[in-house]
Amino acid sequence: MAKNVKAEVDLSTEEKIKEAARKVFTQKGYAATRTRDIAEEAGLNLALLNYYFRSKEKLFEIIMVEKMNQFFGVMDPILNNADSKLEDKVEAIALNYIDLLTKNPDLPLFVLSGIRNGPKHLVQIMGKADKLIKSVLVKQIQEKTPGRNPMHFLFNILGLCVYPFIMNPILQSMSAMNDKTFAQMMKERKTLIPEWIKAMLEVT
Amino acid sequence: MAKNVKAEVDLSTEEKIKEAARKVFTQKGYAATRTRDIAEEAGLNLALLNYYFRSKEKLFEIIMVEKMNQFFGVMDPILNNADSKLEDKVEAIALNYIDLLTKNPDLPLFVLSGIRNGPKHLVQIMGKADKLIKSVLVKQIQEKTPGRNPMHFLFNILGLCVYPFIMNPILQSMSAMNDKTFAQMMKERKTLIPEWIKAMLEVT
DNA sequence: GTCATTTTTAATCATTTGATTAAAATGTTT
DNA sequence: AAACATTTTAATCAAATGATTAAAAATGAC
Repeated sequence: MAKNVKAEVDLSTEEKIKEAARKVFTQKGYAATRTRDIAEEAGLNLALLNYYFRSKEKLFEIIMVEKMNQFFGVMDPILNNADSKLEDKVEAIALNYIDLLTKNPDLPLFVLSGIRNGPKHLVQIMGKADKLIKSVLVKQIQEKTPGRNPMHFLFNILGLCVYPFIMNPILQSMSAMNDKTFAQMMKERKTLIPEWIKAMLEVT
Repeated sequence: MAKNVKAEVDLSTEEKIKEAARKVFTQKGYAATRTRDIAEEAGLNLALLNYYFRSKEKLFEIIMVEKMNQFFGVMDPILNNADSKLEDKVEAIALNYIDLLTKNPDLPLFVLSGIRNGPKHLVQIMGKADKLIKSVLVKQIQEKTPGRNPMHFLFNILGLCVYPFIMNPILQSMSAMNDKTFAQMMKERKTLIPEWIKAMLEVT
């Protein structure tokens, strides 16, 4: 029973590992991460990884599911709000996404490339698709742009919010951008993107 | 001299390796790729990789530079055309990018995540930044949206073109999209994106 | 305090992986 | 064909890496 008690009072060791795994995995990806990196980052013995989690793969899957929910979960509370208008939803999405990514710049690349590298994990996320497709948001998009695949809109809002964060590291390495101006631009985009999207929705 | 003669008449072995490396590296990334994968894909002996290229790292750098030029080079012929209007440039960029990415769906993720994983390679690309910043295109953007960082525009056009390709694999695995409709959407986007960008440029 | 359970450590395995080497095969030059 | 250079192969190395094990230490129960 010591385990349970420990888990309540001090969730350290297990959580330390997860914390370290989050950091290293998101920074370097699955394949480039060595279990020793995680152990060192956590300041713990290597064998503890296999004691608490069965393998590198299992540990990765836990982190990946966490991160996918973080990444795709941004829209969840907004999707089915029947009271808010489309424009308000756009504003909320842009705000939430930019805030999230400002705090977790590595998130998009980790999640989006996690598919091709790391092992499968998909199952848990499958539900998300239906939830999205049948949402109030999608209905509102279809009212606004009938005859157009509403996924266009999804690509647009996510592209405008997320892509800069994916691009940023490269621009920095090319000295075409610095942290300060990037942060400033992202702040501006919180209000610009809703205006842009609004304008795009008026297009034929 | 046999090398030169061979290189002229039949650039097979060396080129076979590069071809295989292109395929495997872009599919799996640097860390997840084993030199044996490349050798097998090329149908060649493992030692030949180290004979023709010094190391996995060197080989990777060659492919990465190639791919970065491919990815960022799309805009090169358009950037400094003083005769074409901004709108025409946007149309050309959208067209070129979507065509390129349709043929090379793995390109964005490889290039954009190549920074964090693979070794450094940057130097060769540094010039690109200046070239872009001092381009006719950027001047035209600044005329159209004075007082706004022209990089916003860059993020927008690239985000709208590239992001769907980054997102696609995940959507497919969530059964939220299939190849056919994706291809159709990308075709639509060739004309939609220029219209959207035009509308966005009119925003305050 | 003693016992049983849980947690941690140090040492070690077995495999994988990038790289090398020496020799064989192939091609070129004279 | 003889001598030389290039290319290819098979075998092997050394280091890295994920995982395991057995013992020690810590913790909680009684």
